[in-house]
Amino acid sequence: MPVLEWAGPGSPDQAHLSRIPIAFISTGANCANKIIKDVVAASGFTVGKSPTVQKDKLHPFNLLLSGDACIYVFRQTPSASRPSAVIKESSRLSKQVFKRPKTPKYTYVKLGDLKPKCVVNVYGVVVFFKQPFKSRGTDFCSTLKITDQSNQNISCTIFCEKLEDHPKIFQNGDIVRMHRVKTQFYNGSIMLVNTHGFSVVTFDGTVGADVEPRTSSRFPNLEQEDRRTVEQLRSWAASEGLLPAVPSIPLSDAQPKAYFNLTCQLLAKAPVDSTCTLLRVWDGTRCPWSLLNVIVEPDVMEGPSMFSKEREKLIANILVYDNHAEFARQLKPGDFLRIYNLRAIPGSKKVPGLAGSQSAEEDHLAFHLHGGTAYGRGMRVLPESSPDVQQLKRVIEGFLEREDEEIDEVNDSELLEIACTPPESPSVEAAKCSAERRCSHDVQPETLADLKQRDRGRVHHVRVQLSSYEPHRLHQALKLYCSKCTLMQEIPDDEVVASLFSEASKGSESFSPPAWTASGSVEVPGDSLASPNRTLHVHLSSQLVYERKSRELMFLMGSTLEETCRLAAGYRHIVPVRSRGGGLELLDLTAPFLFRGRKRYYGCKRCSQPTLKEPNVEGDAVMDKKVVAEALGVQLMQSVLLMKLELRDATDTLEAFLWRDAELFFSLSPEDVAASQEAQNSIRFALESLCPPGGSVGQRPWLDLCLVAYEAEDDGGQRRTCYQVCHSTITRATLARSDPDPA
DNA sequence: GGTTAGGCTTCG
Repeated sequence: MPVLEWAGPGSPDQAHLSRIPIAFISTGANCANKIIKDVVAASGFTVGKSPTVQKDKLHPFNLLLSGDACIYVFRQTPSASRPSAVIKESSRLSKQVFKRPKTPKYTYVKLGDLKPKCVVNVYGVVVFFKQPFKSRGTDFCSTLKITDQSNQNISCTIFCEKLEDHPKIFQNGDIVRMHRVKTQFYNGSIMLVNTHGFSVVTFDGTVGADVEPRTSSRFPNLEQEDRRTVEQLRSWAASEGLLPAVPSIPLSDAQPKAYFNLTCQLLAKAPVDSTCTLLRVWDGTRCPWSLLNVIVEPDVMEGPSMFSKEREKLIANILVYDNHAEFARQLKPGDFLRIYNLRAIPGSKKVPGLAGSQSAEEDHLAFHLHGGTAYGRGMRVLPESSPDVQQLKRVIEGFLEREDEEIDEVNDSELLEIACTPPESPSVEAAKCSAERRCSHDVQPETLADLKQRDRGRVHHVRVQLSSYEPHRLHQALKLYCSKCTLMQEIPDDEVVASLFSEASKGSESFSPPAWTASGSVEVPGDSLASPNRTLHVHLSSQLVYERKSRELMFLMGSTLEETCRLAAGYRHIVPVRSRGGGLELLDLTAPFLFRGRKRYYGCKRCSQPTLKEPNVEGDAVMDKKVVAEALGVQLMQSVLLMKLELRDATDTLEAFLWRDAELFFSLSPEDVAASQEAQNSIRFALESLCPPGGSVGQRPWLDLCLVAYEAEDDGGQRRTCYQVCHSTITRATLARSDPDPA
């Protein structure tokens, strides 16, 4: 029975809860003696009719424990208004409340000893599995087969409505621990199906690996005994050769006609038709076969619609069909994936969707994830913590570093004004990029000379080349913009932000957290053996904890910038706070006030009036950056891209800004650009295509642009006409090139 | 109170 200690005076509506009896039906659940004097809140319980109401005349309802339930203890301490006392009390209490019984709660039946029609707990090594798939009923269904030292292979079928309640199996050899499965006979052998109160925990099957539970339960019950069992199963499985030598095959080893598992990162995706989705993935290795070329409209592509030439050589286009296309909808670029039973098809002739008429070259390899779940066909997102993802990231980072060096070399040579046009400049290839208008203005194109002489309107259409752009370093083009007061400022660099964090964590004044928060702590793993784990103070919204959404929002104290970024992977929204004047407050607004994944959000110093209020997420309202900003009195600043383009045609040159429609122009949001190296590379690549360094004028593509003219004051206070590129977007003839030149 | 699936490639 998980019990979370709760400090602080706030409490949810207790009126009816306090009178409903709680039935502890979980084995060994025995904490009633510890909480009897406190007010408790229960979550994750099922409300059921009391079968004994006629006899005992007590409350007509019971709370029944099912699966991952929590009891929250509200310690009504008289010193609650005195902050330092609360903290002391809570640390003493947490030791007390988290204490577990010494004897193991669960007994496990060996797979050779299963009897029909029993509810049991079992351990097993996975020898076959399917990722959860939608059944014809209400649930997702997982199919797996497990074995143990008794050498019985037992099929298991798990039905759960929620994906997170299913076993998190990454590969054969993984070890599962299942509680409350029932045995039944099917086709002459015994099998297992989940039943009420079912829970499952999965472990890596590698001998010597950490015994890290994979589970959606926040408090998996893990005893020393469990570790022993896992380790015994691991070494037994190793001796039986049950763990595959490699979890998956890299793209460099993909063989025509073969089915294989692939561990990769999703870079971009696009729907192709109603039954097919394109996934653009890479794993840092290069497939020796030329890869299938798939053409998709840039505006349906989620993620960058183009990559550098070097990167394109490593990207595989995977077509996923039917049920997998449906699953692919929830994937996001950047996700790490394992794709099971992927098929490499040689010489595929036809490509669906837009490219239906395009015939692929003979020696191409196409990757297909066919419909259905035969042979475990499917895919899943792997967590960043998984060793296979860590390995993948090392390979990918190696490539990105080399790519960065190459791009820097190009830029440096340009800075030195070395005019060189090598006979095989990569820019010739890249010149497939162009730009076109997406506006509906009824305006005839005009020359730049005409436009300057006869400035007759606000909107102009021009056909021009890009002769230069500023700034060349993309991070200098990224700004923060306040739409309320139109303040535009630089994004502070990490050193500045890091020093604000370290400043804020100095000294620990006593303080009382707001009444609506629940206080606790979070452990931040150290990034090496030398830096140990650190425990940091956090404050959560009681309401969210009560609704079991505690990962939605966290107010974090005393962290470094780096720790905050690391924690941001596990929490939806992190707001760094500091203690000051007896209370909590936000950090200086030069620092991001909110971390969300890899994204950071800043507040306008002029327009914000920071306070610490509870975000309002009642009912179905979804917590997002706006809700958080509003609660904190912060005027959210937008990320924007601001560039100055020099345009030319045969008649004249013209300076134009790219700002308001920069997102449309690059098909990338500035917010994504700020958070993603890939998006930055994609923009860099696009600009170099439009304006090749060292390239001649003749190589530069012609761009159809829409320009909007407006009056603005320059630095000297003079009013003058400015131009902005609007309603225009970069296009590219082919997105995924096929490479006829295998390495 | 209780369905669904019950491995076993391949349309694209």
